[in-house]
Amino acid sequence: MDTTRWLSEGEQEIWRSFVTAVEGLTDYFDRQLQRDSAMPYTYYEILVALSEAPDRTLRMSQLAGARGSSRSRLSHAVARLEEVGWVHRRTCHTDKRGSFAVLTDAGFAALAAAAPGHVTAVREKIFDQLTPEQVAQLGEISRAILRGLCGSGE
Amino acid sequence: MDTTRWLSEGEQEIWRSFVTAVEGLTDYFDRQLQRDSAMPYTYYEILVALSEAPDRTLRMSQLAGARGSSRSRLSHAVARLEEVGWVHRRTCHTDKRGSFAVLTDAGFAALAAAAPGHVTAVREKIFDQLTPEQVAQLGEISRAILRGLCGSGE
DNA sequence: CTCATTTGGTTGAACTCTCAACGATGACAC
DNA sequence: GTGTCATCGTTGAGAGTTCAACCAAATGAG
Repeated sequence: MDTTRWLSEGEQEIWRSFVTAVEGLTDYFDRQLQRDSAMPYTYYEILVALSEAPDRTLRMSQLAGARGSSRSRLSHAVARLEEVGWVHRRTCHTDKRGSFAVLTDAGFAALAAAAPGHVTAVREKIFDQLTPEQVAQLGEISRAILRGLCGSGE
Repeated sequence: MDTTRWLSEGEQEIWRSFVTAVEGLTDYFDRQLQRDSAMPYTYYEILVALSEAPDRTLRMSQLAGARGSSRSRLSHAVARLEEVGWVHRRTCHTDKRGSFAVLTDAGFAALAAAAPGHVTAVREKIFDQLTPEQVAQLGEISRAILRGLCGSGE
């Protein structure tokens, strides 16, 4: 028997709007960064996380955990960022399994160059489109969803 | 000179919450579908679009356009779906450049099998987490963002 | 009719992500 | 110390996306 709680017409429409908006936004931001700064959004996030860390340095696991990224993904990404010279690895001496990712000066410069364009895109496509009340609502909604995600699955 | 309109503390926090929530949601839905129904979310969307079309048939370009997907992506995706037997191509006789994508019975069955799990995930992770007012707000916010995306870039 | 342009769709290479398997180190019990 | 187990991170293969290049059919101008 079917116990699925299907979506109502109205819920479906809201859901479709939400999905389309999110896909449009991520596409837009990803293309903007790739075009203007030759980096995908996920790499931008890694650089940001490192830039905010003490000594611009983080353990791989902290970097992965902080961004909800898998270890594997991060390992590949850092390998790539190391090739480009934006990050380099340093081994951890207190725990020889671990390694650190360190943001290089070139990496910091690349991030500084990319930030204005990205922030402008975010402001134009999100904050400029919403009333102050809607911005606050979006914050509340996001936090509520995050609570739901942390709780059970994921 | 720097004319970038940077984000305030509060805006940054809202923005980070939103990004984290969206990444968490898409990860969750994608994994759920992949695990339980062996298809990524984007393929699910293609099957849904076809299932709602007359004769379960759409031109490739309509399918791409309707879902904001690139022609190339769709072409690869349909090739994959054809391998699995969920979709097949039919050439268009009035315009010999074009081709149709048709949802097969197997494809419809796969979609029917996948839908309950996906809808349940959506309900649990979104609608169950929000008050009715927040759901309505999310709809308004999504529509506002969509207007902003269609207008200028993208 | 002919040639240039546009449109519909495909292809291949490069890139990123995921998953499962692995090597290596640390932690802990006995 | 030794064996077991958990943790840190890497690796390789498979899959999906993107971009640029491409072919073929339609369109439109002269």
